[in-house]
Amino acid sequence: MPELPEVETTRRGVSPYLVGRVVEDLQIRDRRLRWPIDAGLPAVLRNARVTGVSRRGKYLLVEFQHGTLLIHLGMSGSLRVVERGIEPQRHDHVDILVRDGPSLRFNDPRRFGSFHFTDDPGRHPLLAHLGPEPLDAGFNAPDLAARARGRKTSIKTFIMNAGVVAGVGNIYANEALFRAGIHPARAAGRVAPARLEGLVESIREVLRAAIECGGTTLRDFVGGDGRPGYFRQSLAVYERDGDPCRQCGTTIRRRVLAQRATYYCPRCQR
DNA sequence: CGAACGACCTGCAGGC
DNA sequence: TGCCTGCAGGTCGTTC
Repeated sequence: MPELPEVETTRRGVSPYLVGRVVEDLQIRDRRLRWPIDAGLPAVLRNARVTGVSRRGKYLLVEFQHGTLLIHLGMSGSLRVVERGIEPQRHDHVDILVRDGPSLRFNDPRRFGSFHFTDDPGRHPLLAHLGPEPLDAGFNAPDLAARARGRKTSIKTFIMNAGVVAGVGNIYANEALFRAGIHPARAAGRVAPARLEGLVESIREVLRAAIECGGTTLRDFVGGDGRPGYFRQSLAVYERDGDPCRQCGTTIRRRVLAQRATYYCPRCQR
């Protein structure tokens, strides 16, 4: 469900309920996520004050003075603000109980999400090898070109590789390639430098626009405030196979690349 | 090193 | 109505 814009929307939604507050307890109803939640985690967080909430790629970082809680939402996870005493529903696996305030509730039907605590997030194995943040200056065409050189993998698979750039998932990879006019199956090493420049800009644009809309709600995504995202209506190609391209009218196609659904306009994208 | 692919898990839509 | 198949926003680990 969540790519960078959805995680960022979640971050913005939950921040006001966490920053400066004290975690009273962590209630774990089901620890069987992608990796089992460490049984010692509640004790580590109890009575700790949140100093900030940030994001790295698709990871949410809840910062404390003694370390950082890394939360990943996987494919179907969400973190929402709920008043104390609201009965947990199906798949509500974790509650972060906050002193004198509403709780944060983690729901994840597919259980691909994760919770980790680390005192050195920069060196944590899940974060250490992430590529640059797409909205930061560290993400740029020259570096991207250097990494793409000689790579035979498709440009789409390439930009979905978190080690290349962090946080670009299936929806926004498709959308950015459409904006950049690049065929998703083109070998990464065969995209001209000038077009990589355009791709960097397209990725930035599409992510920024999606964040402004509060993310994309496909099935059930809602931000921390419980509101859906409205970027869906702006999607140019994602899940639009069979429909006319908004730019040229050609029928949008779907194919599979690296086991992921891929959508493109065969005329606008080369 | 890169590339391909299976694995993890649940819910839902669509076909019969 | 029920059963079966395929598909879904991610990404790690294994194998070649």
